[in-house]
Amino acid sequence: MTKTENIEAQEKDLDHGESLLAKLALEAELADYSPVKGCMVIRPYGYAIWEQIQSSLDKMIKETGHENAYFPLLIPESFLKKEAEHVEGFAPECAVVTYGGGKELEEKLVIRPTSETIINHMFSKWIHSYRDLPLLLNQWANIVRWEMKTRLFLRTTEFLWQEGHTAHATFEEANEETIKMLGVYKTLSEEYLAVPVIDGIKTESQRFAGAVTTYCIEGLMKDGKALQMGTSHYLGQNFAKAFDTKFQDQNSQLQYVHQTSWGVSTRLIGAVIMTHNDEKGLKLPPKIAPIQIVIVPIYKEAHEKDLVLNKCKEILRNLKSDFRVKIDDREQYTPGWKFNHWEVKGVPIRLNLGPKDIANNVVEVVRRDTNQKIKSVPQDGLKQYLMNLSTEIQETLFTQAKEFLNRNTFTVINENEFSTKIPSGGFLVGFWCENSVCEEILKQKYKATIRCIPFKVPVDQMKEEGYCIVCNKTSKQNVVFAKAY
RNA sequence: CGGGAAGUAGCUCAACUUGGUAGAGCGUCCGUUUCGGGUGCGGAAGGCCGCAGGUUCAAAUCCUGUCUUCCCGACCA
Repeated sequence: MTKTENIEAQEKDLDHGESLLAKLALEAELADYSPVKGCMVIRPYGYAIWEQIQSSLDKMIKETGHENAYFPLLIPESFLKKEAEHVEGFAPECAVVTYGGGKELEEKLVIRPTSETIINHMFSKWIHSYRDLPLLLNQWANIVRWEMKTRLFLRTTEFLWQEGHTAHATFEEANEETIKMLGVYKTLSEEYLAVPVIDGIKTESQRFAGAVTTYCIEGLMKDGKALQMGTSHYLGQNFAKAFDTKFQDQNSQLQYVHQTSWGVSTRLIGAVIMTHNDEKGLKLPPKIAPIQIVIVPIYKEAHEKDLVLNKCKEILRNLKSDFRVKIDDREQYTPGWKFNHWEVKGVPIRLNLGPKDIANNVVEVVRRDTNQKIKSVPQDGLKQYLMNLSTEIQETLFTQAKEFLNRNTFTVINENEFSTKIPSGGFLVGFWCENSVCEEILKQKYKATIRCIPFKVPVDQMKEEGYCIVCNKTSKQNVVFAKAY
């Protein structure tokens, strides 16, 4: 076994995946534990990553015609109960406020696990005519879902997310919206986070409580486990019927609206951590890195200090308009220490600048994605050089992750093959008879689930028809199985 | 929520078995030396031993409860 394979084998060890995540997140100062179980503090560097993701996504959400709004944290308990499947799905994970103002409340208030109910309540007030449609809203919010088992960023009791909620006149329009927003998520994940995903449809058992169809994007983490990174739901008229959200169409007929909801959360940060890292620490994609370039000044003598720092500042001024760039001019740390520090934090590009470089009118450039050190990059044209490099790093991180995903996506033709492959992780693609019993068997026996019915089967040369890997019935349905977070 | 482990200085841990007022390394601070991959040396500061009870003349140490974290299982973005 070569060294690389060995590392990958270790990384794929499912037992180590979790502690690796915590180690990376804590060491890079992204987050810290709170005194309350399952809650975490997002530290400034971690929050800055979230802000980058937020601003990119917020822009895309607005470009697709949505407006931001804010709905309250507390929801009357009765609202949750209006949609049968919804209450059944969420009741176990709801936190409920029973006291306020020093006395027991007449009606308990649920801390939102998601906002479909309160939003429908308002929609039913706001929507009267087809002229009010489509109604396209989004909110950035925190939500609470009580969790048994928690993991930094991947599963916490409280987390930050964005939830889009839309109402449309027709199924076609709503369904189109659902797929469009899933596409936005895919773009965000692949082009910004550099995390490749498989997009598809959830099976009935994995569907959002209250939805007609749930679409999702699924990523594959370095430890071989799948991660649901975003979902987009076609809600049909389920909530509209529960909340009486109706409109008059062009023919003066009263109709229930067709709705969608879609969300991604701070879990995306977990996905980045678990996709881009090495033994040194994080590797942040340039597009979401809070600091894209760090400049480390190197000097010995006092007279060199001014020379070097002035040159660093000059370079900073030059780069500032196009990069999030910082000079680490702290005196108490040596350059070597700083190199390690910024590698742990995943800064994509580092510039080392000392007297020798200044004499030769060059800088030393170190890229985090490959750890490659490029000596003697001319200072003339540096900005353009770094813009190209930044693009290249973004692409390389994606390519590395994509190759990992491809390398760990296998076809399986029967349960025996499934059972030998599933322990080492990865996506397994095989036929499924569409019976939830077979799905449940795999879950019980192997703790693996159907991640999705992919839009596009992620392996080449897959047959059109085969046999369900569990019951052996003829099937035309290829699905993606995996152990998941 | 069941099974296992852990919680002592900012961090990693020792001391606990056999109760007697707490120790190392790293980090921090001061000085000096260094600075192109976690500098070297000298000095100093820093702890209600997770929290709450109990046993005892005396508790980090024994007992009970509780909270948090980690690992393994049942539910979930």
